[in-house]
Amino acid sequence: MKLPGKTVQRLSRYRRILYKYRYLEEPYIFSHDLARLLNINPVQVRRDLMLIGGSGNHRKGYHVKELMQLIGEKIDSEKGRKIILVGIGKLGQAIAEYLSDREMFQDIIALFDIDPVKVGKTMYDIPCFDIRDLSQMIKKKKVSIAILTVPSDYAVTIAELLIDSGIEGILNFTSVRLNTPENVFVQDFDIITSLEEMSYRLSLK
Amino acid sequence: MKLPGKTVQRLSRYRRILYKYRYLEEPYIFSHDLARLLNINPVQVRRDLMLIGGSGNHRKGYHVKELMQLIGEKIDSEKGRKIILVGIGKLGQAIAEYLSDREMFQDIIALFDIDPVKVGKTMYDIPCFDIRDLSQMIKKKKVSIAILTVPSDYAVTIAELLIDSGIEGILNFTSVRLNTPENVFVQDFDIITSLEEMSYRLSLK
DNA sequence: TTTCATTTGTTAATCTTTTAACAGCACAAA
DNA sequence: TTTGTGCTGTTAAAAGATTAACAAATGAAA
Repeated sequence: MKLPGKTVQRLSRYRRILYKYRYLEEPYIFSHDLARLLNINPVQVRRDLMLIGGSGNHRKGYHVKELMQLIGEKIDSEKGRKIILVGIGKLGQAIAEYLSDREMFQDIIALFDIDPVKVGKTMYDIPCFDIRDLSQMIKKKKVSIAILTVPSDYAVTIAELLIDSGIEGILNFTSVRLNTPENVFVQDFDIITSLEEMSYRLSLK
Repeated sequence: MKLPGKTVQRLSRYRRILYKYRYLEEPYIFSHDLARLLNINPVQVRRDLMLIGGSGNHRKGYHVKELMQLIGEKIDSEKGRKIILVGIGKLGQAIAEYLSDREMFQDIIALFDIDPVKVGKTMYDIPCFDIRDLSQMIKKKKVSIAILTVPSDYAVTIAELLIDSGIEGILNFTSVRLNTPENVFVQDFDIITSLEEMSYRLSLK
């Protein structure tokens, strides 16, 4: 049963909130608490939870741990997907640090760069390899997701390399739009567009 | 006339493509070219352009410069909005560099940090100030958008400071969800959720 | 000229997402 | 016990976004 994309996004966020609450004395949480913490509508929370077959107590709310468990069953893949990060400039480092820091749901297994100073080192507890080993690693370790943080000039070339090597999804932090086959998912992080959209929305007020 | 949010996002992206094409010999472009470059449907392009009253030639397509001009009229605010970047760690630096590099549509006027080594310097052509001057600057210069890249522990405090000082929109790169009043827009860049959503989509295949 | 292939512009249909509405349950307090 | 409050679970309605369908226009080629 396929969940709506927006619902999956929110489930991911619910889980992170629940995670913080997991050792609180009161093991229950109300839909309106989750809603308030995410600035959304409580009905939406209940609807999302209904879609994954969650159920709460009419007087106490939802059981925190039960709910975390259930969300995991619905949105996690059985054997966690492997992730690599390509391009360890400032942005890549920031992301590597952020992702290695937290108790994670997903696993970064390698960093890639061309800089010989970085290659061979371990940064933020993740080993860094030469980009020439990229293709082999993807195939051998069955890596499914790549986070792309190389300079714009390299974006297309590296993306093609990733795709040819069998990557299934790319989180694209470059300013270049990638042309990918249908079976490769791309998610763009586009700061310019975000700024322009926000600017537009502000001018409507 | 209010444009759909998704349309505004795409208009922003059309414009950046048109910008690259602006000096080409052939000053026209087809809807299916724009579509291909963005991995979307040509009908969608034409529909978006229809919404802003754009018109093309049935045989040659849309005039590149005319279209850029038109998009600007529809989505830019008259006097470009002022932007600041708060928190100049690795992520903040990466964004500052990225935004100062390109010929911009939006203007970053200042960086803010607490590190005395950074304060007073000019980084990527943008002056860096002490975070204690944040509130005053927002009020005095009528800053409308802040890009928030401080460490998670400071996110809530700094966000409150921004809001109290009258900021209208926040691009939130921290892992913390901000609770903001209705009239302050927040746009989250949530890498964990993006990874989890992508993982889910891949498992559907 | 006339025909033809191609593209725009627009309306309608479909699909997705959000919000409203409300019945029914659970516990607390009277 | 009974009443009342405040929550859940679900269906229905509304809003938002994408895609399909097709008439009308253009200019190139026959």
